[in-house]
Amino acid sequence: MTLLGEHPSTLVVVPRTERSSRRPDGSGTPRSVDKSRTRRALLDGALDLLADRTLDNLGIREVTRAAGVSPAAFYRHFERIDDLGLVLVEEAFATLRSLMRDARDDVNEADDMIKRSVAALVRHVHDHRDHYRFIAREQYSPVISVRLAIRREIRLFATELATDLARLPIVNTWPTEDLVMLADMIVGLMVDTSKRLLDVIEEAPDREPEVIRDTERRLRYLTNGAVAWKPRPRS
Amino acid sequence: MTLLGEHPSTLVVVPRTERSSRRPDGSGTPRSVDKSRTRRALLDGALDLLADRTLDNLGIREVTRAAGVSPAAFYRHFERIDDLGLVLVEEAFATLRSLMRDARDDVNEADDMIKRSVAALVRHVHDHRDHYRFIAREQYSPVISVRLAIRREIRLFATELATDLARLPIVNTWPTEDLVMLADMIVGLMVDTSKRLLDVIEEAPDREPEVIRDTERRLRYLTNGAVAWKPRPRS
DNA sequence: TGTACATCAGTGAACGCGCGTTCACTGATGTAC
DNA sequence: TGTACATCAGTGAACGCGCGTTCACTGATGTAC
Repeated sequence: MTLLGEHPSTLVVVPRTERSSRRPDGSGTPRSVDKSRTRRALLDGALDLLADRTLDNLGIREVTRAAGVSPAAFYRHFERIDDLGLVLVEEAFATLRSLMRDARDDVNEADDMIKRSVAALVRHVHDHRDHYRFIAREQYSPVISVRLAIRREIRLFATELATDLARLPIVNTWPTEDLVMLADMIVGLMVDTSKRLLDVIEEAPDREPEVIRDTERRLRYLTNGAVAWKPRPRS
Repeated sequence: MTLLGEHPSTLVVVPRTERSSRRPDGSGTPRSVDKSRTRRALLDGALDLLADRTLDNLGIREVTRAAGVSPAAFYRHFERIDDLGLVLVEEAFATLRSLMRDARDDVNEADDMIKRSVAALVRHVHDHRDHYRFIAREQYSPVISVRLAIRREIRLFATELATDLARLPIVNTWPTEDLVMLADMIVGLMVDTSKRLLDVIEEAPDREPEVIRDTERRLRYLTNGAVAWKPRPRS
């Protein structure tokens, strides 16, 4: 993982001459397919490298090497490394959105909802570690465009959650401002949890259940808190 | 700030010949003083560079340049850049601890406590922006020693807060586990707030009061939540 | 269907540059007598 | 107090290296007729 030159060969792009082998109907692989395949290899190689590196510190030559392609090829796909980073942000949040859809299409009763939501998050973090780590690490990236993109996506995410919350008892009488506050806190907890999960997965897998239980309790604390909360009067 | 070679001249170490000017009593500057002065210049220069750079990506030559010293001089003080990073973590948390002391030596009544705590945090973030940004950015640093040090300090911080909370009404009957949970959530809110403050200070200073009000409300939500919470029975 | 030309993804060599690290050195401070 | 030697923080030159970027190129795919 961290040592030199041991990237999975699946990432390596087939040399051009092989790639252009004839298809059954006698025609070659369409140029656009070749191109997007290389693009994928660059993105995958970069995400892989970002497991123990910062976007700030990611080299074009490294990425092309991981993708099995010449350094100059990079410029056929991206102008700068930042642009590649932005695409990774998009892809990572597409993943996250699918988490939300999964969690939403299920539930009714409160406690069950908590357990199921946390379980869904845990599953997603496991399945998309690279994406979650990338987001966690770059949330305060010195690469401005990437930092802003992540922040915007998280804010959007909280807004969506707020509209979901608006359907639940008790909080459905709250003004928007209070709903957004609660949603923000829940999203904050989720972000925090995904970071703790990443740590635990890599360093002490046996403590994962502990993190899960703790997250459920915190989420319950937050939702219970709604009972004691006096929302601002609607303005 | 971000362009080349415009670091404040205060950071530049006086050349050796000047530095060793005789003291009133005729003796020279003690060697240890010279040494620790250079060390400071290296640390300050590094922290300054880290405003728009990652520790992962911080060059020894850059740091010595910012400190006004030759590249080789670095090795008289640190073995690797990571070691310098660890010292910065220590110093940043010394700052944070002083925040906590300030906030603690004040208070009694609940709502007042909330406002005063938040105000203390806001003041500290203003006064020590570099430290807070460094901590925020390196919390998920690929530099393992630094990441672990930050995490350890935050955990310690939460533990201290938990013992403080144990003196307040309602929660003083809770078992440790629940106290720690609440403390963790409060610390999480504080960390999150300091990040938001940094963003706001640099990008939209006029929105700072908004962040402050919002933080106070969240903190109130968390403390109010204690009323509705049924702690686990003591085991 | 076949031919001639245009397009363009990927190549590989070349460049100048700043990096980390090493080394023998210098000269002020520290110390032993 | 004075002298001779040891220490050691900082120097500056040197090294080999990998970087980002450019360029003319190649050869398969795409297109016009």
